[in-house]
Amino acid sequence: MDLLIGEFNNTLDDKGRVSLPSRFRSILPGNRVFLTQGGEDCIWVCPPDFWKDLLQKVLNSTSIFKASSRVVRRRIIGPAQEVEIDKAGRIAVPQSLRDFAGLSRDCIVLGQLDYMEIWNIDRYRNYKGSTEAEFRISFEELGSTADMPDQDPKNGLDPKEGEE
Amino acid sequence: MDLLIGEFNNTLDDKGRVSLPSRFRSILPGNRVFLTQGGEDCIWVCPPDFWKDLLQKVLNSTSIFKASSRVVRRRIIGPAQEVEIDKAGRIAVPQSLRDFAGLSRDCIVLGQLDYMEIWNIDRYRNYKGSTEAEFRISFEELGSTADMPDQDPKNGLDPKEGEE
DNA sequence: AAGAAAAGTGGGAAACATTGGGAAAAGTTA
DNA sequence: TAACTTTTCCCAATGTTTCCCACTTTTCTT
Repeated sequence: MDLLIGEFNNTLDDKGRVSLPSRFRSILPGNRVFLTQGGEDCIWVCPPDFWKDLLQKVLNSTSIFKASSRVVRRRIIGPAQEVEIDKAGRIAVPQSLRDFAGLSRDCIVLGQLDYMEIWNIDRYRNYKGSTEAEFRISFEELGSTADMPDQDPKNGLDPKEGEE
Repeated sequence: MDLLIGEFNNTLDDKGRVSLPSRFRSILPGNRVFLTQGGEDCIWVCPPDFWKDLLQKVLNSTSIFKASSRVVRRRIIGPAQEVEIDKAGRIAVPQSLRDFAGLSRDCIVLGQLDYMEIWNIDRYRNYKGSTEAEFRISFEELGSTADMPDQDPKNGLDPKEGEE
């Protein structure tokens, strides 16, 4: 299952570089990713295909004639940069994006299935802390809008065999 | 019936490894599980199929364009990790999840039918203690919503075997 | 009850990941 | 053009994880 998951505590060095977790690297196609300002205070690190989709979605639903559209485009598309992953598995985060996300040294690299996020560790903790209550409510709601695997005992559990 | 049940008092060693109870291992398909931040302060240990269902459920009802969706994804999907069960039946719990659950040495591994939980033993006791009242109320309420096969003597009762 | 098997735990050594930093290359400024 | 800063490339040191084997305790069998 090739998905970007996991929370990694990496560091931005003096030259503005951050390691992408090696598990992520082994999943990424090629050695280029797109960075942009993400939701909240983080940087989104997008594999090319994901970036294309994101771009497409934004373009399809915005127009240069609308002020609100320009807001979105200037926030997501404008600040984006394509960067290369070096041989040690790091990317150099451009200054403008470092500023946006408040990156200094300790960072969190977070897998989000098909893209990644980079956070200043303090902002990340803050965010997690201040959204925990909201999470609990939303998670409860998930349980009522569809059937959880929870209540079906034979779900997925069979005696052994399934080696891979 | 092959269900994950039981409360086991295992230890996290210096390298961050915990034994999964052998009864659990014999039920799990394959030798990989997914770990993530669970409800409250524990780690959820999910067999692959259970994980897929959970993921599906979250993905189907969230979108990266919505802030509230990102809260849920960052709490459930982001921190998740796929780990392998080693030849001694242990899993290595990644640092980020150890931190989240406050795992140090004494842990509780808890069967939850189709998934497991790992708790810091003190937090577990605390949780059990502080939720006992709530349990009593909620359990009473079951009486009005769920029909028990109350009067059927041969239902599920075999005298033998206790946990540790 | 004794022996055998299974389960849980500990630890050494190799493999791997992350980080730091030197030196070359490229770009900027005066 | 020379001096300087920034970026890129590469190698090395450190720290962490993985793999494997062994010890101890518990459970099961005879």
